[in-house]
Amino acid sequence: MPELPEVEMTRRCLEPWLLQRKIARVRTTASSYFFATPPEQLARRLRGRTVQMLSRHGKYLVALLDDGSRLVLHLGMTGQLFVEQAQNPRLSQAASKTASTAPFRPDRHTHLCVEWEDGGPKIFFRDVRKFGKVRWLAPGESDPRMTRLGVDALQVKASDLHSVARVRRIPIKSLLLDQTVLAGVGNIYADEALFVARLDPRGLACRLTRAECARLVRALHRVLARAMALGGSSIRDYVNPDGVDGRYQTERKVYQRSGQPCVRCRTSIQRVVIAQRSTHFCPNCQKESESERGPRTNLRR
DNA sequence: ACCGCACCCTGAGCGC
DNA sequence: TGCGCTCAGGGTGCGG
Repeated sequence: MPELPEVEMTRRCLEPWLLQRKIARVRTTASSYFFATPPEQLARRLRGRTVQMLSRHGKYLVALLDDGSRLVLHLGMTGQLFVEQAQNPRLSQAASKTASTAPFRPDRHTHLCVEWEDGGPKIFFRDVRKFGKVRWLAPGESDPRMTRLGVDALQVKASDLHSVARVRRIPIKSLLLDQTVLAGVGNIYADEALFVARLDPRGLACRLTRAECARLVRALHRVLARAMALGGSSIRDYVNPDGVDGRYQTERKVYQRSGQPCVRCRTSIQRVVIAQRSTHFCPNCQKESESERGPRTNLRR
């Protein structure tokens, strides 16, 4: 599932293929949940436009067009955005074993195809489960979901996190996944960051001390930076727009490792469900917040 | 304020 | 081999 590192990698890979090129034609599949803007309207609005910038806000990608309108893309869980001439994206586990070098042909899951006037490599948006979204915004129009996004996970400071956390009586894991608090963090990196910060995902956000928030932010930055350096994680369907698998999954310490030994203490990694999401942690080295263990007894020196 | 659940969707993995 | 079932999972919206 694409989270901040995967979306940012996608942005960096894709941008050079988009900039200053005029859209000749947009092909889509039939109207569906995927199209927040109906496909016919989308095709009409995009024809003749030029992309001036591709930016990222949390897990959203935004293409700024020459008439001031914008194309908003969200990869959802299984979305793949890639260029035609790239190596073939992995279409499925089965396909990857056989036809991984064959040129890509749009299939029934390829919901968007952008063709350019200069005849350059096409851009494809493929999404098996259609949890992704594509929306066109008129100049000045805004998307309420994007407006409500919290501070980007790469930019967040310990003080930001602490001021939000202290008033929320929810598990820390839930707080990290809340896009209105922190934009870009998803299930994988939330679990990994909590492991690095040695914090129990079930602990209440309001119990986090300043020091713990600082530790968590450091862990988050470290984990996200490392993931980007390795080209993201290819846990399920992610491949970057050049068709290359990310390699971060080989560095996972807890995510989808339940039952396996903790890399620090060999305790069996546990899986619980928090906020309807599977959560993986080490019950031994991820401790609840200091302030949750009652008043400090440092009067006794 | 917070929780639980339904919904969107398809493929993987299971038991038979 | 193949059928039918269940489940996963990000984001959102709703009712409690």
